[in-house]
Amino acid sequence: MGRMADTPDPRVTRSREAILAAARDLLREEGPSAVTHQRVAVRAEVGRATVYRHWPRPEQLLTDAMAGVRMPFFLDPATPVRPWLERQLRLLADQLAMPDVLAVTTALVQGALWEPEAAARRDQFAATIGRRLRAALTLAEQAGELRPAGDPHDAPALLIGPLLFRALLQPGEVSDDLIDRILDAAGTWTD
Amino acid sequence: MGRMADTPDPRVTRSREAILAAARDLLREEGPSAVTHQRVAVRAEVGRATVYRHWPRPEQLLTDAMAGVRMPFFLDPATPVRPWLERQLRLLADQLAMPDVLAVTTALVQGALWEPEAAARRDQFAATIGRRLRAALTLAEQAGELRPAGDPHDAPALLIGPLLFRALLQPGEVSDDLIDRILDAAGTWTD
DNA sequence: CATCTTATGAGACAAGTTGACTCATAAGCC
DNA sequence: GGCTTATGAGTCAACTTGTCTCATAAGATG
Repeated sequence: MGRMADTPDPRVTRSREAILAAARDLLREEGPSAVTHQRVAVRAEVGRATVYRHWPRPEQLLTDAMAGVRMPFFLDPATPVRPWLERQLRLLADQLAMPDVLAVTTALVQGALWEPEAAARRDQFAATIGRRLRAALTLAEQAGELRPAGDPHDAPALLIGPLLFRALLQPGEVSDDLIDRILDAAGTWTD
Repeated sequence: MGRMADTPDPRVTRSREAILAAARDLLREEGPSAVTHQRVAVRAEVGRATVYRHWPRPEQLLTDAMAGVRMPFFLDPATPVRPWLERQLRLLADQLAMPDVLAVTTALVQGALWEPEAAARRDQFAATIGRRLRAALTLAEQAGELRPAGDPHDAPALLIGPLLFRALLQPGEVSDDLIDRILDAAGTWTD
């Protein structure tokens, strides 16, 4: 019989990675509509049939390509929380200015409007970010740093929303002052 | 000779309006990629050649269809400014939840990443909104209602950003409390 | 009403894309 | 060295795109 199931064929992994890399490049450079079997195959220097073999449906390919762009936001909160949050928001602003993150974000938001699976991934993404953010704010509260204002459910919109606006509608430098004002919206910092 | 130049052929206007309406419907229901000559022609019950005649380039058709969705935000500020702004933000939140406004917004944001003309329209839209918003805040300041905080250039991001987040990433009810907290980020309201 | 102008719809057409298939080859495993 | 199988090249039908032609009829002009 053939190979063991747990040692993947190196030809397969080679093809898959080349295809995913090509799909990511095309998404970043020309948007979701450029991620077709044809163009990915040419870009990855791989037979068109090979792309069809691994990803029969184009959406799957796009989804997997998007999943390859990591977005590690608001992980591992540390005290004092406010400077940590400042760094995180700065990181988020910088990341949101990068072409690949921007491409994934808009593709996700766009797709979510018409494809239920994309909407599910968007919701999960928002939920994850929201969870982490609330964890950080809870930590700040427990450390006596912050007296939170209003519904914690609104925290992601208040803290991330302005940076989203700057990334999507008004590209440009995000000043330290803006980040300060964003943080002030989280509640009263007793410091 | 033929007709006067200033009285447009009713056949032309009829075709154009049917085509634009069909393009808007398709954009709202299935996204920008559905706005093709073929599909628009079928939907508008018009010959395919007619669509090509009026809009040789597909982007132009999409652009004109998007322009048909009005987005009259932050017009005609009134004192007292804070309640007026509350109403405006509520209106904006409601509008951003509507499928056609959402479709136009994401299409604009998406397109701006790869098409310079779309980027130009996005910048102009952001500039218009920003101008109106700053005018309202200036009015509030002159009326002694508000002591603005920080750079006025950041006001759109702080006030609109959270609602954009709620529209694009975290759909759901926007509470009055959230709108209050957003407005508090504009500065100190002396009232 | 008669006549001219011209926008329209139907259709033809080449070029390109999509998705599914076959098959010889060679890469990788034993 | 021999076996398995992923790959690339290619074929094929169905469809889409962009361009064109032409008969028709809607609308303007007298």
